[in-house]
Amino acid sequence: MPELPEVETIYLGLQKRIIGLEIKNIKLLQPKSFIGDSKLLKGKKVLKVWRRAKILGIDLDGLTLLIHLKMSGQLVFQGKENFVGGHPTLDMIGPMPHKHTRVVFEFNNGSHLYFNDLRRFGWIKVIGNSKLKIEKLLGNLGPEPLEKDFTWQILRTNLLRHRNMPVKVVLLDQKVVSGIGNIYASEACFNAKLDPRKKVGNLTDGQFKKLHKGIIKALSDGIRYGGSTRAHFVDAEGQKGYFLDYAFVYGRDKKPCKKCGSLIEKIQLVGRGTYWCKSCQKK
DNA sequence: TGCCCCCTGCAG
DNA sequence: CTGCAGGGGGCA
Repeated sequence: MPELPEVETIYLGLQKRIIGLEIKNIKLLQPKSFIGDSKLLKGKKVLKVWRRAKILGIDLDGLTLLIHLKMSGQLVFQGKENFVGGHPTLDMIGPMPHKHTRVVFEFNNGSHLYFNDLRRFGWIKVIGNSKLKIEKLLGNLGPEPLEKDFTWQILRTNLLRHRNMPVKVVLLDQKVVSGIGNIYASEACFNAKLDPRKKVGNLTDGQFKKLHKGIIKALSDGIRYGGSTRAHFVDAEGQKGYFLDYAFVYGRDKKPCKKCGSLIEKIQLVGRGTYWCKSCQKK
């Protein structure tokens, strides 16, 4: 599910909640979702939370957890704060653990972090926290699109490794630029007024520049509105995100374009739904 | 580079 | 029932 804005939203929420807490116990309700020795985590304190691309990192003393939520993963924190008058405020997802809860972290102050994942594509990995090892695991990822060093020229160079493919398809390649998924790829093309089917090799420099801006706008808006909830996404507090209310094309099949009024179309590109406005977006 | 696979659930 | 859903790894 989550793309960069959703993972960023969870990261921001977790950071407020779990820094300094000590892991008292960990329960694996679905052993396949957890890679490594979970016993190593007992008694460890949470030092830092971070995000790289669509991956969340949690640094403990001497260890790091890497978490990928894939299509349907959720990481929800539940502490006293989520209860008002004895009732949980997590009505979006109901009481936990539940049917789709795969891993439960219990902290020393009685709070819990739940990893729910309906489709079971997601995972949590324990690794040693040597910088080298982490860099090796994350080393293939392309640039972070919201960092200053992500320039339109870098975007151009990386995209041009796939000159014969449709631009929207290449935006999904995590080695080209990291963190973009199916929602924000369509949105970025709309922002850039670019036909998602256009072959990368045929883009002009002007279009690479617009696409660079369009990517940053789509992802920043995603974060601003707390991410996109299509079906499963919730933040670390169990609340949904509202970006899709502000999206220009994603999920707006047959609805009027917010800029020009013509109907948004849905097509398939390499098997994935792609939304675009035929009159705003040109070759 | 393209296809299949990992899973479950829901809409048509 | 079929096809589709915020992802991506492994294989030819």
